[in-house]
Amino acid sequence: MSQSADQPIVEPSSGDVPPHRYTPALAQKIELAWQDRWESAGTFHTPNPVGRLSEGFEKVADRPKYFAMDMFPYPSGAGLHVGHPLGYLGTDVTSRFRRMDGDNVLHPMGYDAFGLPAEQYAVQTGQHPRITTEANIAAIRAQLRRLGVDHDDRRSFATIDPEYYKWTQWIFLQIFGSWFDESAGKARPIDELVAELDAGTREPAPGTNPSARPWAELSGVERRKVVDAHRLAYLHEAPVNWCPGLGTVLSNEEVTADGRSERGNFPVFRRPLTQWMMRITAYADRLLADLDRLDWSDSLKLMQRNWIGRSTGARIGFSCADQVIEVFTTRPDTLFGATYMVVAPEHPLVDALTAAEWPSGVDPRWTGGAATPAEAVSVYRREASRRSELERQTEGRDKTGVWTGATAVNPVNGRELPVFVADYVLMGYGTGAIMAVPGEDVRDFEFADKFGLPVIRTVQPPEGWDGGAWTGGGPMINSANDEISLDGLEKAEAIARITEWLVARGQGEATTTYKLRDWLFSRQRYWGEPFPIVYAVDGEDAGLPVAVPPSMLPVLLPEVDDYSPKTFADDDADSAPEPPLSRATEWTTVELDLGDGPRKYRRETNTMPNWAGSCWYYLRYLDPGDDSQMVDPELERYWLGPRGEGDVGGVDLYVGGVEHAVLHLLYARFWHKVLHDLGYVSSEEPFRRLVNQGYISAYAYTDERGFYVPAAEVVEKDGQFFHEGNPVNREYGKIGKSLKNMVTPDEMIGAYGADTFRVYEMSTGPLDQSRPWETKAVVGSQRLLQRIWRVVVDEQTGAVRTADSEPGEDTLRALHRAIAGVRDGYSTLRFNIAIARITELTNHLTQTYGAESPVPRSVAEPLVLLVAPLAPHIAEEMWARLGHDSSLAWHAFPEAEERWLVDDTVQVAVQVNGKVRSQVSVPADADAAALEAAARADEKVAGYLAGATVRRVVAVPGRLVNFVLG
RNA sequence: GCGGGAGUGGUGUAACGGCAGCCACGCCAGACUUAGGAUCUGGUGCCUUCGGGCGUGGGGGUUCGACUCCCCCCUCCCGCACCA
Repeated sequence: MSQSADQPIVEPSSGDVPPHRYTPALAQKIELAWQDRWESAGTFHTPNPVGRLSEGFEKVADRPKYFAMDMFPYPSGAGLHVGHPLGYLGTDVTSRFRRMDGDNVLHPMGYDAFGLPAEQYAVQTGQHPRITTEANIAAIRAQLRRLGVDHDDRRSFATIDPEYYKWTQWIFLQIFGSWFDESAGKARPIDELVAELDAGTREPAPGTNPSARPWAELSGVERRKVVDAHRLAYLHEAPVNWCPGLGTVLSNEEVTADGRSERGNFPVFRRPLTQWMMRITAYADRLLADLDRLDWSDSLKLMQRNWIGRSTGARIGFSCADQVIEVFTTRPDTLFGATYMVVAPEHPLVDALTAAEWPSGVDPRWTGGAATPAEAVSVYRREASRRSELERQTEGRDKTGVWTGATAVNPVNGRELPVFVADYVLMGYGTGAIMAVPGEDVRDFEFADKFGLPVIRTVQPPEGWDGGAWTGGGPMINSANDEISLDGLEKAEAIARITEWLVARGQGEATTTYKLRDWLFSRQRYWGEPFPIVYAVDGEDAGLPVAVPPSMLPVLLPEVDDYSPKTFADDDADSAPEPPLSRATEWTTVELDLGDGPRKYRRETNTMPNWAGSCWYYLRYLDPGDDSQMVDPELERYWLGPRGEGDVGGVDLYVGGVEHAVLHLLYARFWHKVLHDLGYVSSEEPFRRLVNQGYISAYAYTDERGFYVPAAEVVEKDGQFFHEGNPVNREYGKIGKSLKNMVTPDEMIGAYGADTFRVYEMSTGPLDQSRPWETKAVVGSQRLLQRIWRVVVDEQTGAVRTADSEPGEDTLRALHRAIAGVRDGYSTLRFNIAIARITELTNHLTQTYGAESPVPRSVAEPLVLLVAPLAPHIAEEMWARLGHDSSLAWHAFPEAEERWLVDDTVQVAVQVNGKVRSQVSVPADADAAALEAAARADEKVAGYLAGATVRRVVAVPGRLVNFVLG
């Protein structure tokens, strides 16, 4: 790292360098010229089969389609560093290769522009977030253009464009306007539900009709509420993640494991609030099952599987006074071992369960030192809600809890089970209540141990098990009553038998539960999509949500004076959200005629979360200017439709960071499935193939005091690192300002040109692999391009120096081997392989023809085409100088001829006892016997074989001979 | 703790179960040079008594043959984390 990153390479004076050498200065000139030409010629305009972007389609009608896409960037003010373009270049090389190889390629780019950083900047400066955001977009757009990417710029948009978020709102209305039909396993329009309820062919789903009176007897408002409770987008009062420091609520996915906000790292508290939710849980099974049909990495699929968290087991009801506590367990087989119960602090039955007073002789450990159960429970609940997850962690997993004073009954044996409140049971999973089986559950054992509760083993632990919960297998014990015995059974059989018994008695049922929760969809922010929802101000239906009709979209984000949500002290758990839009009083109150005459309405003042815009942007690329529909179904079928029976369809290559493994990718899949169910898209999944590009990290250096010093100023000497003469420590981490190791593509383009930068980034490893950035290694890519340039162009005159001569056979072999290897590298996203094969061919040509004799045109031209996807500007320039007057972007990619991939004679290794001892040259088609004969004839081999017994000979034609001696 | 991925020269990496290290950076030497962070050519895994020996995190196994397949262990990275 001795070379400074931001210090430009000193240009040698012109007298010393041949005038037409491929220098950084020449690269700049070539690149800017070709970027202008591509733009003015519309080289990368991709024709649609129909509609306003269909011009020129007849020329590509017979081509297969290929849709390559990047996760679009959030336009932050910092711009791009050298890590960002890795994925963009990966899709760019791929799309350029596929286009040359005969596909109709769609490679668009857009901007994910709603969100917190722009809003926070706006809060600080008072400048409208749109202004900063659009400036940032312009800056990144310029950076991308300078990299030479082949995006179809007519298809670019930002999620903040009203013409775009109009359709985000429209999709929200579709989701709001539908329900999940469990029997059909899919979403259907809500009108069909109403019709079925009216006709009496369907009953309201469980839990949607609190009055429990028949549909026919319900009032209009009651019916509205029943219907609203079915919707896929619904208002719900539930404990949410309230972040006072940000002044907004967050989805589960946005809260870190230690209970803080992913953005800003503020404490997050659980508190009940009425918020918009999306019923993603209805799709849990399909989201899970369809992972098997996707070409994604196993690790990514696993992350989604774990997030969905499906587990099968049983729901069991335990009587407790006049209540029933429902629990979920994956181990109903251990029911005989239940010795107490636990409900989560937020469990709705807690108050009803809590007894009036402690019985005499209550164990002091159970009371939390309180005089009454009510006091104990209330103190414990308050503490639990205030305790951040971080505190829970630092306190270890020490079990805490108090007894409610209540006792439930184990249905298998009538045993009395004290019911505790404890925060190791989470309201968000299962039913928020458990039966505790300390004999077979580690957590229950810890709690039982601390609170002096009995342990009953129901699975025989192995010999010598020294206590604690036994969670492994073994025969059941202690598990019999008058009606049923599980003793001696193994787990699976025991689960089946006890579940059957519970079902027969109406005390339980087999069930499946998920970790996945419904998606919290409200944010108390300014810089997001307004909801297309209003609430009547007066009348008996006041406060019920009403859809703004599609004809009134978009609901424009109003101008406000103050963009900030009301934020609170970090730890003010009792604060309540106040969205910025609630202060835009002229906007919030409207008079609308929504079918029953003009009425006064109040607008929804929450906005949608940042993920909304990124849930469907791939659909909008197909024609962002279509004002009449979200997406033309014919375009969707062409670009995303299934390729055949059983295919899920979707984007052919989607490249982005693994940080979106569960958030964006799960939400987008969910929306897509809803749109599929409602008939708007033919594909079942948005992203057929997904690749997570690796990260680029860089070295960073700290001085003796531990402060970071600018990495660019550090010099290496004999393996030690120094900054201004002082020794520094080397670390390895993220590129960025904080580690003072920022390197931008602009600096690299300035020093070497975009093509060199592209080749370097692609040469450091397969796309999905993380790698270190090393500025000093970039020069190697520059040299490669220089050598290729020299194959085609005379450095002294600038004239083409190829000849119409015939290449020799060894050159043809080198060429076709390179073609085959480069194709393989491009099609498997191992661009480093492609570059190595190009380098080999270039080295071969340099050595074969030297500086004097011209390289045959029939070899130089394919070489230029091979390089084109990686280094398109220099390739176009050479192509043009070779006399072609149209862009090579659409020229056919070279194909390897089989006959040049095989040699007439091959070098075959000869092993003796598995060790290579010699080489023999044999005809490529020599059989095993010929191979052996040739090997035996070899002098060195003969020496090894002399006087030894050959026990066995392994001869693999074309590969090797192995003599196994006795 | 559970789950996943990865360990190959000084560095980034490459090798259908078949000659380990392609290609590049760096380094060394040479050419051209007043000069070289330019360019070109050659060399470069380690050890060596120059015969050869040893080498893909460690240890076993399968095989004529293992970076590759199987078992155990170590290290690093990532994800989840009281999920009943």
